[in-house]
Amino acid sequence: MSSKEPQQFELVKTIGKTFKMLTMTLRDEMKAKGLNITRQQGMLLRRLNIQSGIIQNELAWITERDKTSLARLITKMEKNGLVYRKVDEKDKRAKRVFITEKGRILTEKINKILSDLFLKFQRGLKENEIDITMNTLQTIQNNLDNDFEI
Amino acid sequence: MSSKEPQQFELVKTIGKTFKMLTMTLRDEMKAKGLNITRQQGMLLRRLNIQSGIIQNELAWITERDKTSLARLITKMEKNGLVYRKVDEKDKRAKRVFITEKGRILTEKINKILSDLFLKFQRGLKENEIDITMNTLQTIQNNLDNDFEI
DNA sequence: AATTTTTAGTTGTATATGCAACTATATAGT
DNA sequence: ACTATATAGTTGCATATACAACTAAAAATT
Repeated sequence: MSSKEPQQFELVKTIGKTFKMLTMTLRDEMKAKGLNITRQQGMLLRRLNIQSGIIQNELAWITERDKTSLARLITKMEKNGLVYRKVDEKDKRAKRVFITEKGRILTEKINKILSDLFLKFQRGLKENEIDITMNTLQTIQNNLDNDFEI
Repeated sequence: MSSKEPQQFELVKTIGKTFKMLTMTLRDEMKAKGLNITRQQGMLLRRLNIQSGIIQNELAWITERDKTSLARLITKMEKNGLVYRKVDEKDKRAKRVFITEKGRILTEKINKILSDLFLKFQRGLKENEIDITMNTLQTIQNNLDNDFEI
């Protein structure tokens, strides 16, 4: 009964499915190219390539993860020689995370894969359409944010 | 160095962030309303409310999950009295999953939350913008699908 | 009909994630 | 200066997820 859904449900579903397909494709591409790293670790590495030395908690905030989740990712990456931790001089509670040379090399491979992927993925899209889409998604984000501020 | 990203990266990031915000909001809303269920179980329950009696493997395919992942979700929901399994008469390998009365009642509460949420979340969006966004996301999905068919 | 292959589901192992509780250090308030 | 509070990070526990290997049943092949 009632297999008809209100129309606004569709947009949410589509966003979710698109995201899922993006992440699956990326995972498969990285595996196919022999990159022995997960998507999440890869994206984190990309961030550290730009902001090496960032404080762990800040990194969690920026990447919108729980600090425990981030800590465990970092631990795995550290064991893999992609990053290393260093206690902050001024604040001995805090740890800074640095990317290693191995990490930088891997990042470049990831970036290559992403570039190729993103070229394909926007085939047939007009700039105008992308702008409107970005804008729509931004509006949704703002709307969701406002819910919390009430 | 090079903190500048190609523009097409932005769209992907925005899709990802929007999705993340959607799921976080939904999780918080369900918790706030006292629904003792995860987002994933909730969405699965909604599907089962429409297609009660579906074969497990089919359900995994539709919801785009690995069959092991789905099986474990179902097991938890079964323990919680939201669904039950029944071996198919004709094909004794297969199991059909049915929603319980308790499951149906919970589904209605979830649907109420979703309706309220989706009304807020599309504030200020014109129908036209939503259409273009849906279309853009659909194109991206098609582009990603084609990658595999090569 | 007997064998092989495919399919549905489960179990083992691994990753990513978040909440609660904890430790240690830093900051604020008195 | 001492105490209370806040913050950075870790550990324990739980969920969701996927791949590989397995069992059992069905379908296909010979």
